[in-house]
Amino acid sequence: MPPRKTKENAGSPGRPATISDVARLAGVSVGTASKALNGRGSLREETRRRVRSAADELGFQPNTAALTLNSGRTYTVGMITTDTIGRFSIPLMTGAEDALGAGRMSVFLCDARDDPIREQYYLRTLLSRRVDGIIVTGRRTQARAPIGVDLPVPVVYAFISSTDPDDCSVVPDEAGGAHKAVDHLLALGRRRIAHVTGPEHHHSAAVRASAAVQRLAASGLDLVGAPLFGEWSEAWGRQATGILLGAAEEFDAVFCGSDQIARGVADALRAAGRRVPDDVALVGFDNWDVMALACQPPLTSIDMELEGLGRTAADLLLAAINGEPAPGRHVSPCRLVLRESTAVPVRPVSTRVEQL
Amino acid sequence: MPPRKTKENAGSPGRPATISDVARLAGVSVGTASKALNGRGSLREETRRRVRSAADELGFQPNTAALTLNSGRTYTVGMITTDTIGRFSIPLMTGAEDALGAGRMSVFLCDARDDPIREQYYLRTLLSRRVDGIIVTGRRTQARAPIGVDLPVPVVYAFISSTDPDDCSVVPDEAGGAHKAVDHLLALGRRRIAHVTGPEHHHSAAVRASAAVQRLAASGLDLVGAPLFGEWSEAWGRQATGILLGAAEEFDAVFCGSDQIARGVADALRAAGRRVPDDVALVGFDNWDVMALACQPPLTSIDMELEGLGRTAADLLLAAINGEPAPGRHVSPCRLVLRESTAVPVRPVSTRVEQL
DNA sequence: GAAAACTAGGAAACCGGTTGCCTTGAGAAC
DNA sequence: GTTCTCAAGGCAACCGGTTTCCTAGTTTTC
Repeated sequence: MPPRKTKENAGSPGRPATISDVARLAGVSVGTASKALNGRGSLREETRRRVRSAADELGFQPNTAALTLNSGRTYTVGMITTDTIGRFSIPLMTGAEDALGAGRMSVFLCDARDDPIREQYYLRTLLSRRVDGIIVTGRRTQARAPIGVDLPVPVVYAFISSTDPDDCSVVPDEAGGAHKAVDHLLALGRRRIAHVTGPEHHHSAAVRASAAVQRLAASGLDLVGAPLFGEWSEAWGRQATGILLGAAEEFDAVFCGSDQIARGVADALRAAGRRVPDDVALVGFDNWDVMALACQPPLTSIDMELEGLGRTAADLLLAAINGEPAPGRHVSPCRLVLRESTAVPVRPVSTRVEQL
Repeated sequence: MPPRKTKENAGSPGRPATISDVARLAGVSVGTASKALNGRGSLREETRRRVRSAADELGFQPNTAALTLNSGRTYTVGMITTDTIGRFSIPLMTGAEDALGAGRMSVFLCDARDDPIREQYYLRTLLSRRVDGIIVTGRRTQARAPIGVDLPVPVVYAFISSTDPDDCSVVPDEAGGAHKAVDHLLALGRRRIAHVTGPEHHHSAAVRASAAVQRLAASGLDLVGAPLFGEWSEAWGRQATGILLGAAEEFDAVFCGSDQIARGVADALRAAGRRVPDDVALVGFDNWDVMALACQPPLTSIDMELEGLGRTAADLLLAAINGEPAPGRHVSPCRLVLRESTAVPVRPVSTRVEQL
């Protein structure tokens, strides 16, 4: 049985067809073939048709390397994840890829795994491949040193930001997200709000905590106790709940620094006989579906809209590539996602009386 | 303040240095410069040094497009995720990138999002870019139609497999994993094992369930009830536990089709007053750290070793690129990861008596 | 019927490297 | 002193396209 021939490889099965093959088949010169396929030059319509059908027959696809060589553009961007590819990087990448794919650009993926040497290696690789631009991303929102100085291509930092204020960074408004969480709890009538979050030295934990404290202060309120800094785990959420329950002060809401922590809190509250949201309302952060939906009850959470962030980053990169850079930090808002963990407002009237 | 000059752009800040720039600076011809940098030809050592230092000074990095054009190789592979990039794709990508990076190859990432049109679009893009090979992956292990016929470059399917047995696929041994889970429970003395898993039409659910049934049969045992097919969620795990508890038959172990299901089972068992593992031992599948570690108690699980799978796929692809294809399905073993949900063997003696 | 104008398409340079072949000059052999 | 040999490095073709410039042939115009 002879090998099936498809349009993809109708010519020689081994190497892909070149424009010379097309020109020969159509009986024209290479230059003419090029013009015919790109709608340039002045050619008879019949000639164009002949060339086009020859190209179809051979499954001709122009060699991108050749195009790159004389246009100087690769229609390729590099994406360097400074940490490991993870839960946060995925939606970022998806969003970026979305925006770039629409502009027919491809994405080179590089996972630097928190290793500065790998990072520089990848940077060199990308520059050697003459990418049109680079997106730098990571697992943490904390600002980092620029990946390079005076690079020949534009760079956009997404999620993570650069310490150089002249670099272009796109970051989620974590403080704004914390404000929304607190505002929501206040609107529900809760006044005794506790905060459980990740490690104090972690940028996101610090930002979210201080934003929460500040927002409460603006309403003349204090957090119940100090923010409980720990780790980003369910176990810590459970443990912290024990601390809260053991303390003298009562609380009617917990704002958590992550959905995982919130879930630990929910489990521990239930085990202690407290009802969510009736006795204690609960708000998480990240809106990680797997956690927020499986939580009992499903978790109200703050969504950083990472996919949109990735798209924005890609759009800014495309703009910079086209000569319209937009330097500086671009802050993009978070969104409050309502679910049952805050669904039932508790005795709003009596709460208001309590306040008076 | 003049712009800082770094090695990266010591020449003209705009366009990167070419080999002509290097040759001019070193006072030699372009060909000679090339030979000097690549250790070819016969040149005086002093000349080589001069060229090399000129290249250093200009931060010269050869233009990959030019290299591609005359070597025919791009040192690039495409990676098409047929589904969305997700939890399973990440370790696969990491592993693949690891193996490829060692061979100085870069990875083009394409997310086809379960859309056949996007898939074919990406395939064309990759072929037009003359990638040296393609890795196809996805969220499900079920075999899928080949992504293309008689493609000019080698293709390896990872995790997912191709329906064409002549294609090269690397898949986890899910049946073997289920065997390990059952064997482990049997070794602990459990004899009344139930199975809760995902949708019946889902390949992984079907394979794992029938492997479990078969392994029990080999020991002369039956599953407690029929496999409970549902969905891949904690909620289903909880619901299924209700069904098990309501049934007449007792059970002392549950093998779950995923860690999420297992976690739901664990929560529901605890709520019903059954102790894990004392009363009921629990084994999950996937070894998803976030679920398995946060579970109370931490979950024994089957790890498909996806990162290794990705590495293997990449290695097979590299071999195929180098002219040594290894067609067929390559099955790679799963690993049992022990944690507390099966830690305590229950009265092995009495169980044995019971069996007699 | 001859000059002008226009059209269709070919030839060749170019992008940035690599490589085979050829030239040049110096030292060795006679 | 002349020829031979060999080392060092320049020249040019080539990879696969695009684009500019030019030529040949046809049509228009007077």
